[in-house]
Amino acid sequence: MARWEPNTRLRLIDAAVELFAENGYEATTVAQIAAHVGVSKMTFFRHFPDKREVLFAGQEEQVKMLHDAVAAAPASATPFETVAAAVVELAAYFPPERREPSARLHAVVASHEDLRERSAFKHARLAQALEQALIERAVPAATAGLAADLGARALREAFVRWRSPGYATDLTVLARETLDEFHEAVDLLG
Amino acid sequence: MARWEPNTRLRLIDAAVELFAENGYEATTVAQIAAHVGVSKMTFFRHFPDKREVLFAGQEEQVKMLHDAVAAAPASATPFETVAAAVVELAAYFPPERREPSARLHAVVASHEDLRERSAFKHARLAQALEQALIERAVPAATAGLAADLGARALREAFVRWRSPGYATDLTVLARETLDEFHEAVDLLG
DNA sequence: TCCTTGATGTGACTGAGTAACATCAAGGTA
DNA sequence: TACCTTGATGTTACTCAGTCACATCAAGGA
Repeated sequence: MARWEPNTRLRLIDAAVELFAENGYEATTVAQIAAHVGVSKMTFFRHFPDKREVLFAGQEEQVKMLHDAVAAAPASATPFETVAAAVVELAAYFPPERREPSARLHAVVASHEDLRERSAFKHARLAQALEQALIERAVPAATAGLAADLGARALREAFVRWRSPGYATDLTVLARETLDEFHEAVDLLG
Repeated sequence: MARWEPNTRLRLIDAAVELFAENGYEATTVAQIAAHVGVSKMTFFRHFPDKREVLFAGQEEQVKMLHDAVAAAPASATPFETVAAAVVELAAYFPPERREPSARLHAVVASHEDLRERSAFKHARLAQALEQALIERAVPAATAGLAADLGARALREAFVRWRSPGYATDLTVLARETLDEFHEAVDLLG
């Protein structure tokens, strides 16, 4: 089956990020992305359900990872500790080499409302995964929801800092910092 | 200017909810909604930026209301109290008469992924409004984020219960209950 | 040699969303 | 009365996302 170039999926992702960054998300058509990879429009839609999704490939793995990490926490761990461990574990999948590509990807996502909307949906999906996994650990629903929101928000803030100058380039360090900051902030709610 | 029937915008909203509920979101075209109101497709898009948005009209008012309510809280109020007051104030805009229409609307939104995505985006927008307003009150960023998430989540849960049998039909009562539940749950985070 | 499998291509189609330009009644102004 | 502006609408034509039915063609096994 070596009739076509391999890694079609990855090459489509790279081409999409490049073309979106260069010419803008709206101005780039799916047909252009496909042509850039030497493939037809149909093939694009066989790999991704829609045009936006090409920028969010791999999210489902992260969802599964978070869920499994929560499930694997020791029974003695508090909801916060459980979530924090899962978030840090996820952060470990983003070594410093991934910083620049991540930043480029984020710049594209931030450039268009449709993409920000999809991004918000994915963020909610991460929180939902944490919440569900906590509930399966018999954490009360309200606590599970709050802990999930805290974890997802801390993760997002860690990514923001990761992409900003003046912060550490190790995402796990930033994740721990933001988690601790939010943990302390809990006491200030009143 | 009485050449056309008045309240075109409201009639489009009603027609959309009705047709989506009857025939499904995908199966209903914008042209059908417009025709049902005796208007052209173009007119629909002059009132709503896209097909989904017809189900989320009025959200921006809620965003503004939350922001103003937070800003109007007494200086002595804690972040939780501030957010709770704003959420209850918003809940007051949904008297028992709005329960059935709200439930029908939610059923439509829940029926299609595109609409759930837009809904998640709108939810994030509410949380963002709370967060921003808290920050303008000099609440530390981390605390503001957590309080905003708590408030938005409590509001959502209150709506869920409102639409469920066996709960009060007064949304402000449910909002207070869920806010208190989440407030207590904060202590269980560990 | 035959057959299955899997990834791809082609062409035609629907429907969302946009743009340019026309219409036409209301209400004021000369 | 004649004229003009304004605002909401209609018409037509277009691009592009996304779908569908059907064809292709190499790899690899029976």
